[in-house]
Amino acid sequence: MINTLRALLKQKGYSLTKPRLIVFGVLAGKEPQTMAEIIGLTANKIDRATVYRTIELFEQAGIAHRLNIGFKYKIELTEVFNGHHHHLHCTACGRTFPLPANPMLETMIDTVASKADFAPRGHQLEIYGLCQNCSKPS
Amino acid sequence: MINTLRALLKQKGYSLTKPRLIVFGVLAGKEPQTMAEIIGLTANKIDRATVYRTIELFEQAGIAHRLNIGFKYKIELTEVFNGHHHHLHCTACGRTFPLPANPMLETMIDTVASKADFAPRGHQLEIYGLCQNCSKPS
DNA sequence: CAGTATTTGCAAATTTGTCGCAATAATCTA
DNA sequence: TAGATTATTGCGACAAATTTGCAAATACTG
Ligand SMILES: [Mn+2]
Ligand SMILES: [Mn+2]
Ligand SMILES: [Zn+2]
Ligand SMILES: [Zn+2]
Repeated sequence: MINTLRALLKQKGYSLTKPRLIVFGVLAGKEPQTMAEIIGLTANKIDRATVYRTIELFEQAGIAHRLNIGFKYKIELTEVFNGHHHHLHCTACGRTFPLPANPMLETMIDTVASKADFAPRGHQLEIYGLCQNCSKPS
Repeated sequence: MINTLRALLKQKGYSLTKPRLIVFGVLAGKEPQTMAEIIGLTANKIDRATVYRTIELFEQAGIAHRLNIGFKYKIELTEVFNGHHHHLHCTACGRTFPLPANPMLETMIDTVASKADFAPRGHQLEIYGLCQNCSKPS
């Protein structure tokens, strides 16, 4: 994991610094996080400006990417680390759950795009609704 | 169209005001717009704060919703007005093309979500790649 | 049309994101 | 491993985006 991080950084000529490791640590193995969350979780260690710069750099290096979710966007590590997946966003509690990619669905998405004379290279699917917990009868 | 707008507003107890009609007019039958664009197009008629309040209210009333295009978000009328569709984003020329919803794909998306114990209420699919024009051999 | 509740504009505040620059930390080579 | 060379950070000041309180204006009801 850290080796992949180091490799992706090196590929772009970026160095592996302490702040970058800290931000990576905040993202690894967690739900996608808002900027405010990342800034909050690192507040005593890294300056806000550095967090913004780090996330932008992570995006350019293919280490992290942003999910646009309704009002806020959230950051997560790319599929290099997490595998390709989609997201379920609970409109009640605000949590974001990963939805492992289904090969048949993936194929269909590419097919639909191709039939519209479009050459698909990637996609993002965000599903909104109620998570198991929030749809329980009260 | 205006009748639908009026109905959706009334359903929530909101009134049909001049500023709301103006914002609706800016969105109707156009490409999704950024906040900056909407604010710009209405600058001489409506205050910025009112635009923000109107868009939020439109979202709550199911009149408009935020669309996730790369870094900035854009606003478009909901499927009540536009029909349900997805988007093809050309990474070469930057254009956004509507992709009419395919019933089989829609079903599969709901199914996949349900199987993950999630109650789907809507979704957003953004496909990135090359449009017909940009994938032509040069 | 008057009465009542909602909505607007305005100005100020807050929140979010950006920038320049001197100090610091990482990398590279010997 | 030290020293030279770059890249990166923190800080503080900015700039942009969004929110808020409140008095005045507007829409809705009957
Ligand atoms: Mn994810
Ligand atoms: Mn659209
Ligand atoms: Zn939930
Ligand atoms: Zn194109």
